[in-house]
Amino acid sequence: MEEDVKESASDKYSLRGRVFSRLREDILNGKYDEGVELREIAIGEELGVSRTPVREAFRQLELEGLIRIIPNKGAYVVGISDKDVRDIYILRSRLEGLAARWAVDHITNEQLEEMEENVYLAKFHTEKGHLEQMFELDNRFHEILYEACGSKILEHQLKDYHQYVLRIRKKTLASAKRGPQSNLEHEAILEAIKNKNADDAERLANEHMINAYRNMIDNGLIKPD
Amino acid sequence: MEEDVKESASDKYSLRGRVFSRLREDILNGKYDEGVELREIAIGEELGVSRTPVREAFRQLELEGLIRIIPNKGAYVVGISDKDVRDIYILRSRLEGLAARWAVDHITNEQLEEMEENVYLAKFHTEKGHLEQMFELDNRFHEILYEACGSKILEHQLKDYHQYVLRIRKKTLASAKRGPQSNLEHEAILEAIKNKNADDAERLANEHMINAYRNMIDNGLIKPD
DNA sequence: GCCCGAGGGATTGTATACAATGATACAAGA
DNA sequence: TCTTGTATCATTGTATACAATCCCTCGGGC
Repeated sequence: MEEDVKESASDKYSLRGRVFSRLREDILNGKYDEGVELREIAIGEELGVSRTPVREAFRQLELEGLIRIIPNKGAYVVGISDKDVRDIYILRSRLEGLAARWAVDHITNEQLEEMEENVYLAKFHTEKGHLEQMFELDNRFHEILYEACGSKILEHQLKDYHQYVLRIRKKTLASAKRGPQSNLEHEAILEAIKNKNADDAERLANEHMINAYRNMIDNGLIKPD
Repeated sequence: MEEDVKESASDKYSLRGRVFSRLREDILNGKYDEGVELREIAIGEELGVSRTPVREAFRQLELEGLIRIIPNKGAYVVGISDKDVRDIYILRSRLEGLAARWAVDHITNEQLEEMEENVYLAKFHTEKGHLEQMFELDNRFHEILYEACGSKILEHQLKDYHQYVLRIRKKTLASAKRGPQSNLEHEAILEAIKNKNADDAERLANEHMINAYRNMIDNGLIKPD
């Protein structure tokens, strides 16, 4: 299930692209703990490449905020604090509704169909308790929404945040019984978009975010402020 | 006036850091038109460095969305469309208010003092018609606000957007008589923060963004939707 | 014992050499 | 004329060599 949630504009098949994707994945999945120093040579050897592509990947990771590079010293993994997660959920609750509102006017038939299929399938996998599939479908539902909003800027932004909280989100789905409720909320958002009801779509998407956030706190996945 | 508006975590004094800052500046200032191809060697020669730091700078610029790298082909300057600007201002109007709200609780005395000095100085330079200084002070005012909000995530986000619309913003200040009005709005935001009035701070910062946006449209700097 | 500075090793920063890829021009054939 | 294949060149992708910097240790001096 480790495919890229957010595809990069960079070449997926260049060495640098592979290093970049791989490192990001590893960091988000918690392979490297916060504060760990990443050495160019070590990473390069592990992936079978020289320092050059590793260095370029580092620069990108730094800009994504996943590592911090101290000049002439080293690259250190930046952790995601509870505060970061809280902040992101608050921002998402403000922006996700906007995306849903805009999607009402910009969603294509293909996207609508994929969303319907997504909701339908999610119900199935939730009943069966297939956690991985639930996680993937949930990811994809939000991605479709982002892609359907008709704004490259907003899409990019929300995908970024989405990616960023991947780690904690995985825990959420695994540990909680939120699956069924989340599915219902997705379905309601989908209905609002289908009915071209922008106000409902925005409100529901908004609430969906807030509920997800509350759920994380209730399950002790992050500490409340 | 060409100092960095947004300082990078990277070394300002490394060759790569210099190439990065310089290129970003040049792109935002319109030295390179949309679609122009940037060649590693040419840029390197122009700045007196080899391809290595140039390449690393390219990777960063791509992630900032300022250039687009097509693998094995080249790096091309990405333009900012009117739609991008519109989208950004809408997002900013949603987020800038949040930053002001949070700043009420998190701003430090130093930041408050710098803001007061900023507002005071801005009045002076506006009366004198010093466009460059007005521009810098306006930039800085918003930066202080972002830094004062107490959220690295939101700060990073807003600085990104801020940076992104630099080009058009420079035109705005130069062409319009919005200076005095903008100063008044800054002052009102500052007052609200000083008085710990979060609701006012949010509303005023919000309106400030919307006014700036309207002003751009009224002056024909971007086309309305 | 404590401070300070020199030295050496490890790591990053930069330049350059080489490989791979893509663009272009031009010629042969239909 | 148009298409297509090929050779060549420009440019990017990667590896490696060298320079600069940092960190840590180990003595010397007090």
